[in-house]
Amino acid sequence: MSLQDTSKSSNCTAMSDVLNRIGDKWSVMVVGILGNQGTLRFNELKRMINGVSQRMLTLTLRNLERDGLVTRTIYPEVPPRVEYKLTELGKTLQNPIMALWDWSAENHGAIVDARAIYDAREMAVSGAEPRKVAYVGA
Amino acid sequence: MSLQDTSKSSNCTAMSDVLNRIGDKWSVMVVGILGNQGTLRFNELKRMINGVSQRMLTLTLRNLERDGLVTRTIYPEVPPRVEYKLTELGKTLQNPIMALWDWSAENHGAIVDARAIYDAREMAVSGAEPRKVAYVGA
DNA sequence: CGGTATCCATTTGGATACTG
DNA sequence: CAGTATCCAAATGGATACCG
Repeated sequence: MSLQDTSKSSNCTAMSDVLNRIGDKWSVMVVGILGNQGTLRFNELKRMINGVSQRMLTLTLRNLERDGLVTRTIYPEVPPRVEYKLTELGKTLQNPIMALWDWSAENHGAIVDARAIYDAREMAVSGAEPRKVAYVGA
Repeated sequence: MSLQDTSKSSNCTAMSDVLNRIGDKWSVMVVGILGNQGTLRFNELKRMINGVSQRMLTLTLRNLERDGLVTRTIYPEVPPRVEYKLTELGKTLQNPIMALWDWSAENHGAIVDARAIYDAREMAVSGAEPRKVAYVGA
């Protein structure tokens, strides 16, 4: 499976497999933030990722660790301290992730606008409510 | 919400919203392939995306259209012909997607290896019982 | 602090059948 | 050809409780 292949469709399998992990919302967040902040503890990450539950953050970090993208270091203290950071492989993922991140920040507005237009058109086509009534406008 | 903000964590909301759509496996496939091939019909896309069901491809394309990333052109013929291609906005997503795609092709092997090592270590820790593994038999 | 275990509602998505 | 509609199994993920 060559990267040089101009028809990227042949790499669907690898892409699909990778996307199952890193195409995940929380994974992207974790990689993006760890790449930016360097090293973070569990609850530091949790606080920085809006809306993530403890369960999901744990699962996400375990999977990233399993995939060799993040290292998990336990300090046998009381209370326990666990630190996460990107591996070398994880750091190479930084660039693609950041490109996506920047694109999101830059084009989120355009997407929201497009949705509004689409929805308005849909609404017009299907009729907001098939009211039997007569007065439109006014 | 400024892109220039060095602390990208402040853009979590936009990132999160965008990822809900384009972080989706099938969406990435469609954008990647359409970007490469230009214009494709429904069944051409379906054939090129390994494992996608008709239902999922339809839903994916509708969402991409709604988000202003893909245009859908219907030719009123018999049998019907419907063509999809990227919008200008969709084309700007090409670069981030391709970066991710290339990264996948390049590092998929490393991830598979990392998983094997991780799983082997887990197996040793938990006491090498051949627990009910998902890949046994068939 | 940094998890694990369990429950359970919601979402996802494949399979199948039908349509213009 | 390019969908839509329906059903239902499986995956997802939040809430909650407890543990080393």
